[in-house]
Amino acid sequence: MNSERAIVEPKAARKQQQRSVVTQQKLLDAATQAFSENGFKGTSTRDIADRAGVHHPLITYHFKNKSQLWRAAADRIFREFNASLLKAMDEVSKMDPKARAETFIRTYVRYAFSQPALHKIILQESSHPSDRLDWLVETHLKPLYEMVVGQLTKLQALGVSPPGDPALLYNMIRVSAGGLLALGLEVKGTSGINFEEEAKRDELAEMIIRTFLPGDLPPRP
Amino acid sequence: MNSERAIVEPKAARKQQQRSVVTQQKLLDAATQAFSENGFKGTSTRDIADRAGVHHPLITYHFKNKSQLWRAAADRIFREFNASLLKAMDEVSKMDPKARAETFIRTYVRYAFSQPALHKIILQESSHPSDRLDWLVETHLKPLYEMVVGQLTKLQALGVSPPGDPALLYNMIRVSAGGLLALGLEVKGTSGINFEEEAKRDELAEMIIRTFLPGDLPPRP
DNA sequence: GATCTAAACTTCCAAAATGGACTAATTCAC
DNA sequence: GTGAATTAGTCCATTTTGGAAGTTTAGATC
Repeated sequence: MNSERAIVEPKAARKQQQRSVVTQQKLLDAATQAFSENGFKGTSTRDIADRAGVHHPLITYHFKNKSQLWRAAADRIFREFNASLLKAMDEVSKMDPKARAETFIRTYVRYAFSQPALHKIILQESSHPSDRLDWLVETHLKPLYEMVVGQLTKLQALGVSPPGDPALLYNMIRVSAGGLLALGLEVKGTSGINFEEEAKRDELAEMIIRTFLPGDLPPRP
Repeated sequence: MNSERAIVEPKAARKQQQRSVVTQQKLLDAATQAFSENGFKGTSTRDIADRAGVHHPLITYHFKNKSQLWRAAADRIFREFNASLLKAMDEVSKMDPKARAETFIRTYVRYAFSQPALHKIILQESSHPSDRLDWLVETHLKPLYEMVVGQLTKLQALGVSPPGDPALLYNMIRVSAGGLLALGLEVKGTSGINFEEEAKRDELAEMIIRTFLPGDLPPRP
């Protein structure tokens, strides 16, 4: 067995074809959409293939099975999200802590709206224990939390944010931003708020800032 | 036809049997649980019947079909929720607006924890348009919103709550309470917060109060 | 309390959907 | 051109679905 592998391996691996990349992207887009709407169990691979406009056995070919497709789709959207946040935070690294926090919140709101599937997937997967949730937490959610909670603690010490467990505060901010946008349909129906309007989203971001960062920075000594 | 009916109708309708009530309750409990975990599409009637420990054709017998069972389950849990809130608000009707709002928030948090399925169902159904979401909004969510938003506007006028669109504020409070508790699994994994501990839930309620009702009431003239 | 009958339940079935395997055809990189 | 990469087309074992048809249970009536 090993000797066979040794002979086969050195053969130059042929480069991935362009059309395969396109197919994979179409499948990832469709999967992200479908999983965010109906959850993992509620989504069939045929539905995903139909949305993507490809034959369903291609899912097996490109992603092995439904679970791996879910992971690939989630990984892509969460990677992009965390990268966007990191980039935005990097651009304001020289500013004071409160201004940085404001940028974080505005960026968070903006991305949460542009990729509603991301928070919908969190909501879907949090509904019961699963390997997917464990993976999501360890791979993407916890790192972001770790990155932010220290800053938040600092803001509390400066009297900008209300006192109390910073982890609670972080989660309240997070759901007020991403959660509300993910619930957009219900919020629209219940209270008439339409997050399709950019002004409403800006209003949300500013209200989050006003509510969770109400204090002013103390004067420099 | 009518004459036949006229003869048949007066025949005394036999009373519903006790065992049927039990079966229906078991099915409603199981359905609430299952739908909250896997959503409407992701839940099979057989899964519900298994959880309830009854044969699955009984779902057809008692509730006609999956949709009606969903509606019956949702209706029950949302009715109880709104009734609990109304009762709590009635008991403090003599108190001042801020104290009433605090009671509302504490009650909201307490119930949201005791019935996690309720908010999970909201999250599940908000993920895409459906008749179920429309019904939920019109029947249960909008009435509650209408009841509360006026009080909230008053609190803003009194300087207790931060200014801005009261509808936004209402939704932020709502997701900070019910949403966070529904996301309990994820919150626990990401930030270590355990809402199974009563102290943590109390802390959440108090932090919501501190954050969204930060001002004091103006002195009586 | 025996009997009758509607209510409640059980057993079964056929159509459809599901995740996935397997082979043949085609397209494209080399 | 050639052969690996990719796609198309079929197939299968399970699960899910709604419902038909028959059986048991318990309330009503006498």
